[in-house]
Amino acid sequence: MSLSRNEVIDGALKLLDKEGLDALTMRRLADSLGVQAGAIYWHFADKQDLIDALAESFMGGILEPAPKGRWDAQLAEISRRTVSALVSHRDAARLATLALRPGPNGLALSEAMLRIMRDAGFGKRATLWATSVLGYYMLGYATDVQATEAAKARGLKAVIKSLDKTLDHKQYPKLREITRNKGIEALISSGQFEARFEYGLQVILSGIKATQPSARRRRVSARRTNR
Amino acid sequence: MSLSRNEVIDGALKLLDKEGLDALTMRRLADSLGVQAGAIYWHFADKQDLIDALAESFMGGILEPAPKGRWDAQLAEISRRTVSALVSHRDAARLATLALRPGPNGLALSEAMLRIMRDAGFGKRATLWATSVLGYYMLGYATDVQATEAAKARGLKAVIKSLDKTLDHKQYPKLREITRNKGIEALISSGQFEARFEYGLQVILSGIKATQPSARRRRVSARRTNR
DNA sequence: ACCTGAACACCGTTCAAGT
DNA sequence: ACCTGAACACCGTTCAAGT
Repeated sequence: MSLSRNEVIDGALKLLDKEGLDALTMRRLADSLGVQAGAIYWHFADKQDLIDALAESFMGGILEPAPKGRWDAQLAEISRRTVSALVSHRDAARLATLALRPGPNGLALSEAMLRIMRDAGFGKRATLWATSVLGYYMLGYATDVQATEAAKARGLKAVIKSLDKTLDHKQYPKLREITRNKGIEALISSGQFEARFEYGLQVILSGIKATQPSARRRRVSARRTNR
Repeated sequence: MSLSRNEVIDGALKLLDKEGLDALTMRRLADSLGVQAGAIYWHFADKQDLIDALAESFMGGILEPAPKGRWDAQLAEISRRTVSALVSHRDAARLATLALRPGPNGLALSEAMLRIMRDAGFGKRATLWATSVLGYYMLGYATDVQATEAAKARGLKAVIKSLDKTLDHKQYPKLREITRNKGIEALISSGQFEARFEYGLQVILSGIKATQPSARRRRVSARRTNR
């Protein structure tokens, strides 16, 4: 029975979760599927193609069920879903960073966020730029979370030790102050991932509001003015 | 005359600017320095060590001259300098993403941003989380800019063509609307990098203000309460 | 249509041995 | 102290040849 594109993706996801992104090589993936490395090239143009497909798979189902409420509540909901989709697969955020060509799921996600803001009366530039800021935040946050997880897996001690030594030099009082209670770990992870993510989300969403205070008033004329 | 650590870094920066991150291999770097690959391992523990050193070199001098003004003006200035330091070397943002251990310059940068917010009366949590949001934005933005530059260098046509074909399916009206005037290029780059960066900066800074409205009032008691 | 076998042109890293 | 030479254990990719 022959391999399908989806079986390769499934195998890649399993390998990713078990061994991490660095272990996701064409050869090891082929091994885990019981084929030769060259076989994968029948289903994927190259490794980039596979990475794009994996990133695309992370974005599946994020828009269902359709988010409800005001524009900011909808964007918040989509952001939460996206981040939790990313952090549910090992190294997924780093992998998403490597993706180049968006697929239907990724495009639908962009489309949805743009639509939400346009429908709320925001201009084209503000809409594009604001959704970008949100996108940077999601990726940055998820990458941060998973970098911490990876550091933990590899033994956080070594990282802590070398960093602690540097910080002992008393040149960084605020860094020390903030990491004082729980130790350096607070600097790296700071725990409370949910509260932290919500904080940034509120910062950005309320910032978008503050920067475009007339958005709601322009809702009606949005179609006509179109700027 | 023997090689120094700084000469290796200089050579790596030159190679990076000329050929890009993918060409920055230990072997090609050694070649460009007129030595064998193994020689680099006398000066750097491994490639990660070199990458950390390069990222660290990008962060040099960013705090000079010391930024003036209110806390938000100071953070804005530091952010601008950081991003312009990143985009001034080819693929620097992507490389910074690969860095694991911060050096003195990177730590000083964090320290400075923390200090600015603490001195303005923000709590420890808000300070740490808000500077993180700014950090994600700087990196995300710089990465975006340089991804566009890389796409241009490799010939934007192919990317545009395949993307345009996908978008023609009429499932993405808002994506099309926003990219309609200047074509798909607007989606990828959207030009006006400075205005775009300033927009996001204002979103985040005004969001920080809105999320912590009592910050200024708490300035005096900041030392005592310390939360 | 789908995969194997084997090769090609690379990698990062190590380490005895040289100077 | 600093580097060479050469090896080791990998990579991604290609492609004739098989079935």
